[in-house]
Formats: sequence, structure tokens, C-alpha cells
Amino acid sequence: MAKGEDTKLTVLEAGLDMASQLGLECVTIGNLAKTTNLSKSGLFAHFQSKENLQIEILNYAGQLFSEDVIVPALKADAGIPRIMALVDNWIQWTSELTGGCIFVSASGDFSDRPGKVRDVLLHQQEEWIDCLRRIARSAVEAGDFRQDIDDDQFAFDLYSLLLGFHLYYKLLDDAETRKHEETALVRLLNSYKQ
Amino acid sequence: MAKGEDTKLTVLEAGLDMASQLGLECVTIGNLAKTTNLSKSGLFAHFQSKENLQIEILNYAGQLFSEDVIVPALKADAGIPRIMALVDNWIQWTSELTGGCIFVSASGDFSDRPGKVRDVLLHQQEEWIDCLRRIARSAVEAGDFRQDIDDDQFAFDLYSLLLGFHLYYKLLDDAETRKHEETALVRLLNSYKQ
DNA sequence: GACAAGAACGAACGGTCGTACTATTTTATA
DNA sequence: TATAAAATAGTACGACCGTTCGTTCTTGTC
Repeated sequence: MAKGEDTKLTVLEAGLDMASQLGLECVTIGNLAKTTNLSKSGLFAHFQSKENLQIEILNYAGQLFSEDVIVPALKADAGIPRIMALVDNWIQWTSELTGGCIFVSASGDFSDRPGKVRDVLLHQQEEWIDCLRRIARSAVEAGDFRQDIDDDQFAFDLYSLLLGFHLYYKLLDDAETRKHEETALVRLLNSYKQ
Repeated sequence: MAKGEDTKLTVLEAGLDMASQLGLECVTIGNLAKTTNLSKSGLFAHFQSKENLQIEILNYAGQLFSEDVIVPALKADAGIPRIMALVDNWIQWTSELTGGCIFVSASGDFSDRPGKVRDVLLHQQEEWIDCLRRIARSAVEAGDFRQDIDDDQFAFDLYSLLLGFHLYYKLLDDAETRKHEETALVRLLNSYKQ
């Protein structure tokens, strides 16, 4: 039973990379079959539909994201160290994927494309924003942030910063981008500190 | 000679809307012909290639963006009033397009799709960022901002904020989004004030 | 080693893609 | 109003889309 799972994982890996570059909608079963040295029908059999393929790519990405970005950040001390670890991990995650963070690209593509794929994506984004909120809360509890901060607002602020980094980094390939991000992060953290 | 220009403009208008929803790459000549009540070949004759169609949609959007977002903002007093006008105009521009700001969506889609379309898009983004820089500079000259600010950094900061708004507004349809944006903008402006 | 189950293949389907031609209709001008 | 030009339509093309189906090869189990 292991063989099937193996090739499926290979397909998901290639599919994730392709999706990050071209967008989830432009991941084509034919192309994906070519890059994984499978036949179209052989690949298709693993997913039953393109929609399922897209959803499985998203779930696979979500799993990786959790392992590579969130879990390691939770090992850092609560508060500012954890936030900085999270940001670092997110940036590394984004840099490692050929076309940038798949959730960011997919969010753009599927915001006006109702269906199961959009539902999964929306759920993942809500989870991510919730993660940002919780990390802000734990920074309050750790004594790094003031008591009266708005967790929602912090999530918005930090995610905005990451989105700015994403666009600059991927489109403009600006060498200064990382410096901009660091400056903005320091300012953001200062405005929430006690 | 006016008839041709007329229908072309109709096509561009519909194409812009379609591109904002589905992404530039998913604007299909067949679909666009259907929604504009033209034949595929009749529509195609106006553009000679899909690549040209995409580029003309981008240029059309750029022209509208200039008229609706930038020019009116320049009529406001230099400094903070102008920045707030620019932000307001940008948000309205983004809200009016069915699928959000076409430059934001297209930037995601074309960051890894080399070609003429990407070149045009990149040029437009650089112009936009330059606009943000110049507006920061004029805020310094108007006495609203400190002398020692980094124009580049301000452009990054403000664009990040708008990107955050864009994602929240389009994907999560968060009722609080506008409030988050306003809070973040006030904080951003304060950190640049003298 | 037989045999069932799973995995991968090849060919074909109806559709749609972008594009190339040739006609036909509409428009502007003399 | 005749005529040239411009605009639109029609048809066809090869390529690729997602999907289905029947077949073959591979795998693990008894």
C-alpha cells in the first residue's frame, strides 16, 4: 500500500511548486503528469478530479506550513522572540517555494471563485490569522505587550507586513526588501510593547 | 473610425473586470467575446494576440488608476491630507473592481511568468511605488513628516498596509477591515510625523 | 508460485483554448 | 449614393483541457 502513497506525495510536492508559480488554477493535470513522469490517467486516478487535486495540494501545503512555520515558532519563548521566529520561518517558507507562498497566491486567485477549493483556502487563512492573534495574546501574557492591545489588529498589522514583503520580494526582487521588513517589524513591535 | 475604438473600449472594460476576478491569465478570448456580444474572431481582430489583449487591459487599468486614484489625490494639499486622499482613492478603486485591484492580483500571477506582460506590470508597479515615494517626500517638504525619513521605507510601509486591506477585504470580507486599516494608517503616519 | 488488489498506462471523448484564414456587413468619405 | 476601408462574423486548425474506460503491469498476501 506504500507505493501509491509515495507517488501521490511526489505529485503533491511537484503540484505545490507548480501552484506557487502559476497559481492553483493553472496547475494542469497534463503538465503535472509530465513533470512527475506519470501518465495523465495514472496521475488522475490518485485524485478523481481536478478540484480534489487542488484541495489536496492545499492540505499538503497546510501540513508543511504547520511543520515548518508554526510548530518551530512555538518552541521559541512566548512573546517577541516567538513572533520574530514566526516571521523568520514565514519568510523562509516563502523564499523556498519557487513562486512564493501558495496561500497568498491562491487567495488572490480564488477570492472570486466560489467552490470547495475556496472554502478550504478560506478556512486555512482564518486559521493562520487566528494563529497570529494567539501569538499576540501570548505576548501579552508573557509581559512583552501591553495589556490593552487588540489581537485582531495585531494580526492584521503583521500579516500586512508579510504581504508587503511577499510582493516586493517576488515581483521586484528588491535587495532592500528584507531591510524594509525588519524596520517595519521593529516599529510594529515597539508600538505594541509595554 | 470611432466605432472600432468604441467596441475596443467596451472589450477592455469587460476584460478589466474579468481580469480582476479571475486573474489576467484566465481572461479568455471566448468568454470575453460572449460577455461583449462579439464573435471570437471579431474581438481577436482588435488585439492580434492574447498577449496584446493582456497588455492593453493592463494599460487601460493603468490609465483609469491614474485618473481615479493618483490625479485626484494630487489635488489635495501635500502632506498627510494627500496621503489620506490617496489611500481613500485606492480603497475605492479596489472596492469598485469586482475582483479587487487588478495590479495586485496580476502581480501574484505574473511574478513567475516571464514575458512582455510581466514587464509591463513590473513597470507599472515601479511607477506606483515611485508615486508613494514622491508623496512621502512632498509630506516632508510640507512639514508634515520629519526630515530624516526614508522614502523607500514609507512606500513599503504604506503599500503593505494596502495589501493587507486588499486580502482581508476580498477574501475574508471582514467588516472590521476598514477599521484595522484606519488604525494602522494613523499609527504609520504618527511614526513619520515630526 | 497463484491470485487478488492496487497502480499505472494508452487511447479516446467532448470541449475550449489561441490563432489563421476568408467572407460579409457596416461605416466613413468622395 | 458609390466606393473604399474598417469592423465584424464564420469556419477551421492543431493543441491541450479534464475525464472515462478498458487494459496491462506491479505489488503484497496466502
